[in-house]
Amino acid sequence: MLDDRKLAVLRAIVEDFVSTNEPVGSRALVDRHGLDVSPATIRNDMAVLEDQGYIVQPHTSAGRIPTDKGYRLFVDRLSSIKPFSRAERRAIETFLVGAYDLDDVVMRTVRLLAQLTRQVAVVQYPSLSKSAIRHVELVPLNDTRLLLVLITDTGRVEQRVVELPGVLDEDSIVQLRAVLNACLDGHKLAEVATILAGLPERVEPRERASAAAVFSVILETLVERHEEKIVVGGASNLTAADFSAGLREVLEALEEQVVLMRLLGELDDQTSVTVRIGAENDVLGLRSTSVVAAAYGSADRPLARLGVVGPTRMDYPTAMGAVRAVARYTGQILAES
Amino acid sequence: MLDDRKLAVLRAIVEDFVSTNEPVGSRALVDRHGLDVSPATIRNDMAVLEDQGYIVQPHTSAGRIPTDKGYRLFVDRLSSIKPFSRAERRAIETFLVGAYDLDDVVMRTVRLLAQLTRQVAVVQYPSLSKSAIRHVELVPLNDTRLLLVLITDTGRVEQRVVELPGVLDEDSIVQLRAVLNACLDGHKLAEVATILAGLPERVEPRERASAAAVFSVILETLVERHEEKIVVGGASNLTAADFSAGLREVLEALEEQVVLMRLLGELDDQTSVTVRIGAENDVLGLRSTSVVAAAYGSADRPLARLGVVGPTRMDYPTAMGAVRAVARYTGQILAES
DNA sequence: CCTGGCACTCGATGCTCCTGAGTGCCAAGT
DNA sequence: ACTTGGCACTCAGGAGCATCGAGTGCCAGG
Repeated sequence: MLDDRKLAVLRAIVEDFVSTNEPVGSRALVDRHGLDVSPATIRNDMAVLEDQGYIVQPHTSAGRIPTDKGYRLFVDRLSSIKPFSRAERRAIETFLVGAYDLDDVVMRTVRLLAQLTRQVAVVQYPSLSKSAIRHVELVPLNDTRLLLVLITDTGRVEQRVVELPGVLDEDSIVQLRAVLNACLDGHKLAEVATILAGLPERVEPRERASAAAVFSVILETLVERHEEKIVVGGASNLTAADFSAGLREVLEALEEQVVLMRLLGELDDQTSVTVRIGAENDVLGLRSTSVVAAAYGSADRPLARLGVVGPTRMDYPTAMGAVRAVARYTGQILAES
Repeated sequence: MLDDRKLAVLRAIVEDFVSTNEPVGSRALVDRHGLDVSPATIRNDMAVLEDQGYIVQPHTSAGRIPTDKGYRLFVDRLSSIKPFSRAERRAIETFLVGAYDLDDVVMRTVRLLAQLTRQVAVVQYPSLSKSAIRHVELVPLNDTRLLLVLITDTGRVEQRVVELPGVLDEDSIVQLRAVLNACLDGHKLAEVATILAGLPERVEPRERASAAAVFSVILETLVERHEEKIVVGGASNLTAADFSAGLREVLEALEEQVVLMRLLGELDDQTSVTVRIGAENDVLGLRSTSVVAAAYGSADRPLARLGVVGPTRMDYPTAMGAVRAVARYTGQILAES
C-alpha cells in the first residue's frame, strides 16, 4: 500500500518538520533530501499519505505536518534508536558517578536526562514492591510514638510516624525491632504482607496491640503510598515548544504524581524503550505530548521507569537513545551500591 | 512631599492594575474609587507620582502602571496584611492535619500555599543546622560500606553511604553507634562539629580510621549538603502571568536549588512576612518577580522559610496573609510531632 | 508512472486610515 | 494655592485592502 518512496517521503517530512518546526512542502523535500523525482511526484505521494492519515495540511496553501499516526509509523518502521558516541557515553558516566545516595542518583539522573534531550525528564524512584528490605529501625519519639524507618536494598529510605495505642517501653521496642529484622530482612516487599500476618504470635501478648499498629503502618507505607515517588526536571524546556493544549495544562499534569504514575505505569515492563505518541497517552492534558520511557535496573530485575515528556514534534531517535543510555547507566550505578 | 490623596491615588493604581492587568487612567480611577475630584486633578497627581518614579506609562497614550518602587511603597505604607477568615483558617488546618511525616507535611504545605495564592509556592525543609539530633543509625551494607541515617527532632531523615577504609565487624558497629548516640543525642547540629572533634579518643584505636570516615560524612552531610532542600509547587500558575524576562528564565531559576536558597536565604529571620519586589531580588532571572516569604517554626525557634514567587503584579495583601497563615500552621504541625 | 505547466487558494505581510483612550497644559474659577 | 473644564496632541490597536508567494491539485503529454 505504501511503497518505499512514500515511506521515504514520510520519513523526510518527519525529520524536516522536527528540525524546522514548519510545514514542509514538496519542493523543500526534493531539495533537502536526495529524492530523484520531481516535486509533482512527491505531491502525489503526499496526497496518498494524507488520505491514509499520516500527514495533514494546517492550511490549504501550506506544507504538510505529520499526524500522531505518522509519527507512530516513523518510530515503528522508519527510524532506529540513535546510539550514543563513546564520548557521549563517557559524559553520561562521569555525570552519574560519585553520587552519594539514592536521592542523589535520582536527582542527577533527572538533570542529565533533561539536559541530553532538552525535554522534560521524569524519573521514578525504585519501586518499593520490587525492592527487598535490608533493615527496619524503630526510633522512639515519645511514649506513644515511634518513627519507623525502612531501608531497602535499592538504597531507598522510607520513614513514617507510628501512633501507638499504648505505652511501649524500651525493652519491648528492642525486641520488636529484633523480630522485625529477623523476619523481614532480605525479603521482597511483596512478600511482607504474608510474613507480617503470621508474626503476632511471636510477640508478647501484651505488646500485640502496639505491634499491630507498627505492622499496619508498614503495610500502608509499602502498598498505598510511596510507590508513587517521581521526580520531574527540566520543565523550562517546555517553553521552547508550543502546545496546542496550552502550556498550563501540561505543567499542571506534570505536577500530579498520580498522572505521572499512570503515564509511566502503563508502559510495558521490558527494558527496551517505549514510545507513546500524542493521544496514545489517554492522560488528560498530555494528549498533545509524547512520552519516551524505559525501565531501568539490572537486566533481570527492573526497578522502576524513567523517561522524557515533550511535544509530539520530538527528535525520537535521539530521545530514545538518551533514555536507553541513561536507563542503563542509572541501573548500573544502583546495582553497584 | 506626597500628600494623602497622592498616596490614595497610588494605592488605587496598584489595586486596579493588580486586578485588571491593564494600565489605569485618570478617569477609571475617579470612577471606580470614591475620589471626589476631577480626572484632571488626578492627572496632576499622577504626573508627580511619575516624576518621583512610583509609576510609569507603558506608552504615551496609555494609563499608568506601578514601578517596583511604587509596589514597595504600597506594601510598606499603603496596605496591611489581609487576615484570613475563620473559615479559611479552618480549611488550612484540615488541609495540613493528618500528614504522615515530614515529607508529607512539606508536600502538603507547598500545595496548599500554591492553591491559596495561585502563585508558585516554595518551601524549604527544616534547616539541619537548627535541628537537634534524635538518633543516629548505622546499617551495614557490606564489608566496607555503611548506610548512615540521621534522624532529627524536626522529623527530617538524612541518609548517606559511608565508604570505610577497612573492614568493620558487627560488634564495632554496635559500639560506634552507641558512642554516637550517647554523645550526639539531643544536641544541636551546630554543636556536632566540636563534639565529634573530641570523640576519637573514646573509640578503640584500631577502629579510629573507620570512625573518622563516619564522622567526616556526618559533617559533610550537615554542613555542605542538604541544607538546601527546597520544594517547589504550582509552577503552572506562572502561565497566567506574562513576564518581561520570559517564562523560560523564571522556570530555569526555579529549578536551581542554589538560586532558591539565595532567594529565601537573604531574607530576615524574623517570623513576620518579608517581601522582595522585582529587582530587589538580585537573582538572575527573577528580577521581574516578587517574593513573599516568612520563617516558619515555633516562635522562639524558626526552622526554615517558605513563601511564594509571582509576578510583581501580585496581590500582596492576600499573598502576605496566606504566607503568614500557612507558616504559622505548618510551624504548629511540626511542633506537635 | 513520472513530469512540466498552470490555475487556484489563502496565510502572511505591509500599507493606510480611523478611532478612542489617555495625556499635558492652560486659563479660569474658588 | 489648589482645582477644574476645555482643548490639542499622541499613539496603540483594529479594520480594510492590496500584494506576494509558497504550496497545492489537476491535467495532458512523455
